[in-house]
Amino acid sequence: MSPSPPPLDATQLGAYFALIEASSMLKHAVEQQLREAGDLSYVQFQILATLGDSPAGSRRMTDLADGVVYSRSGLTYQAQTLEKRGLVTRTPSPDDERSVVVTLTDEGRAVLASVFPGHVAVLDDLLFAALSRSDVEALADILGRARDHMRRTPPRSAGQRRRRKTPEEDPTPSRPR
Amino acid sequence: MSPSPPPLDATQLGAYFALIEASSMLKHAVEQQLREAGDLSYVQFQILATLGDSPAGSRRMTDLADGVVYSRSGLTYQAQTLEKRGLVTRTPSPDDERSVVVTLTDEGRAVLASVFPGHVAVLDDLLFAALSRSDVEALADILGRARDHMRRTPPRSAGQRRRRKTPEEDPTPSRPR
DNA sequence: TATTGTTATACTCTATAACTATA
DNA sequence: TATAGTTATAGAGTATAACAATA
Repeated sequence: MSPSPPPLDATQLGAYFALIEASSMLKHAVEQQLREAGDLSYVQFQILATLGDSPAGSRRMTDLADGVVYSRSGLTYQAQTLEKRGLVTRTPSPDDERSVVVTLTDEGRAVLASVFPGHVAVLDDLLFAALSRSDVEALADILGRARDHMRRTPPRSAGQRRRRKTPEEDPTPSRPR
Repeated sequence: MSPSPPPLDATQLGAYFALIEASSMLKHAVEQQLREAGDLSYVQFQILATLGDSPAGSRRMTDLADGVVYSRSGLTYQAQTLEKRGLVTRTPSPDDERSVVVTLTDEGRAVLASVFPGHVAVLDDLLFAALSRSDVEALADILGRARDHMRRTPPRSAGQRRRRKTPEEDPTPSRPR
C-alpha cells in the first residue's frame, strides 16, 4: 500500500506546529484589532502600510501585488474597496498607459496612524512579552532566512520541471478527487 | 489620549514581518499541496490530523473546536463537508446526549495518508532546507513559548468567554495523551 | 505577442444570531 | 440557566477565465 511516510522528527514537528499556531493566533488577534480600530482587514492594512513606506505614498498595482502575494483580481478588489473609502486613489501612470498607480491619501495616512498604536500594543502583549531580546533577534534572523529562501523557491507544482535532488524521493502522490 | 506608544525597534519589526511572511508563504504552499493531493483545505487537514492523533480516531465537536480556533458553526460546516465525503462520521455521544462525536473513517485515514508525504516534502523544501539543526531547535523553543503565552493571554478587548477550568482535566498545553 | 489591469463569476470560509435539545 | 450543536444567512476574500488596452 502506501510507502511509509518520510518522517519529521519531534523537533521539526514542534517547530512547524509552533510556527503555524503562533502566527495564526497572532494574526487573528491583529486582525481583530485592525477591524475594531480602523475597519481594516489585514490585507488592506498591508496595502496601506506598503504605500506608506513607498516614495510619495505611491506604487504600481503590479508592484503592490508582488508584496502581497495574492492574485491581480484580488488586488483590484481591495484597491477598489480602499478607493471607495477614500483611503487611496488610482490614477493611470504617465509612463506606461497600461499601469495604474495607487496612492495613499491623507485620510489613508490618518487611518493608518490611528490604527498603529493598537497594532503595536497587540504585538507587545502577545508576541514580545514572552520573548527575550535575544529571542527576538534569533527569530528575525532565522525566520528572515526562511522567508528569503521561500521567496527564491518556485512553487513545486508550478515549475514542475527541475527537481532539486534525490531521485529516490517521490513527493507527488497526485490524487485528484 | 496617549500620543505615541513605545515604537518597535528594527529587530522587533524584522521578527514580526519575518514571522508573518514566512508563515504566510509556507501556509500558502501547504494549502496548495493539500488541495492538489487530497482536495483538502488546511482546516480540514487539521481536523483529520487531530482525529488521527486521538484515541479511536474520535473527538467531541467542542474538543475539536478548541484545537481549531474557529467558531462552532464553522466547525459544523467543516464536519458536514467531511462527512459528505465519507472522511468522518458524526454520532451522538452515549455519555452526553447533547454532544456529537466525530470519528475518522478508514477512507479519512487513507486520504490523510495519501496527503502526508507531499506535505512533509513541502516542509522539507520550503522550511527546513534553509535552516540548520540548531535553527530548528531554536524555532521550536522560541515560538513554542510564544504560542503558549498567547494561549494563556486573553483577547484584549473581549470579555472572557468560554473557559473550561476542570482542574484535573486538560492541564496539557500541546499534546494530550 | 506579452503585459497590465478589470470584470464577471463562482466558490470557500468565517461569523453572528436565532434556534433546539439536553444537562 | 448553561452547554452542545445546528441552521440560516450574510459578507469578505480569493481564484479563474475572458476581456480590453497598451507595449
